[in-house]
Amino acid sequence: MNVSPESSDLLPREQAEALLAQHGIAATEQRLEIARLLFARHQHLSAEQILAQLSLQASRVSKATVYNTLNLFAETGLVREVIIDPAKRFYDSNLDPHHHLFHTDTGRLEDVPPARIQIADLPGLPAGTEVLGVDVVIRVATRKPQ
Amino acid sequence: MNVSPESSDLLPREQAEALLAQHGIAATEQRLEIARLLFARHQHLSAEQILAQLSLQASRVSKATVYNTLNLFAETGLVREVIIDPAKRFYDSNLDPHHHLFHTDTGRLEDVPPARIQIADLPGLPAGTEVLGVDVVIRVATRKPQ
DNA sequence: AATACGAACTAGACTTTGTCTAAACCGCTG
DNA sequence: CAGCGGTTTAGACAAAGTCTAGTTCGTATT
Ligand SMILES: [Mn+2]
Ligand SMILES: [Mn+2]
Ligand SMILES: [Zn+2]
Ligand SMILES: [Zn+2]
Repeated sequence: MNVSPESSDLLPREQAEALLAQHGIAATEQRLEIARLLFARHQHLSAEQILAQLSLQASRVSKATVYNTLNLFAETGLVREVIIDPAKRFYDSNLDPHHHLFHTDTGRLEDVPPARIQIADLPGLPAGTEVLGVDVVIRVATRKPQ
Repeated sequence: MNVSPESSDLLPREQAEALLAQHGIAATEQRLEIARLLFARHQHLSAEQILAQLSLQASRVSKATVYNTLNLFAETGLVREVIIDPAKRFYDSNLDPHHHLFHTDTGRLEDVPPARIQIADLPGLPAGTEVLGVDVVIRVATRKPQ
């Protein structure tokens, strides 16, 4: 289940409350727990990783609530859903515009500053459609020894 | 299961054989069936769509073989695997470099000519890594009536 | 303080995509 | 014709995510 052994600092509760408020999300104990964990730093976590981390702490949050909450966060733009790994969705706590570097052999996901990549001009979009986002993913692998 | 009611023309068998040969893949009846279907035109199909289409024709190809074959095609670069829809992988028969426009509400996936999007410069990559690909995805939705 | 009510949470069943295993099959070659 | 890789197959399995129906929670009203 691969719980990273990172520092377990959480975002202060007041800051988590502010984040939810800014996005019009009612604060609940479980939503705050998830926000405090996810926004502790810039990172990309899957639902299962969050579930596992919460279990490590004493925070009992059910699987259904973790999924519901992440969907809610994503809908309101509080987190960015990153579709890169075909097996699972990542939730990105970095809200600044940026792109991604994906190491296919390790599963590691890295942020790439947007300045280095220029989208020249988007194609003319069909009328009545709105752009939700432009995602750039650079897939890399460790070079095969030949 | 959503089998599109498109014309059921298949790629001529000889051309499918040539494609496999070019990529060092041994030709079998099942692999040819899949290639003839997928490369009939530029399109993006999921494994399940291919399985369903094959069933419509009299071609009995097992689920395991469809998945095995698509993985084989993807590894050898005969098809391009497109990770966009978190629920399933698409296999792209358009081998020319290009980007994608994804309609999140319909699931429709459209090609975008690469000329319109410029990648200015890639970040300095860690030594010993090779770029497998750079994918640009524009996610759009039908504008909500407000 | 007791009650009512909508929102949120939960356990667990369920669905879907994709992988794996073990047996059967197929085309060759010796 | 026996043997041998490589391929195909059915069906079991795994994992992510969704759904349902019942419970709990927070708050407002009496
Ligand atoms: Mn989700
Ligand atoms: Mn090629
Ligand atoms: Zn990111
Ligand atoms: Zn395409």
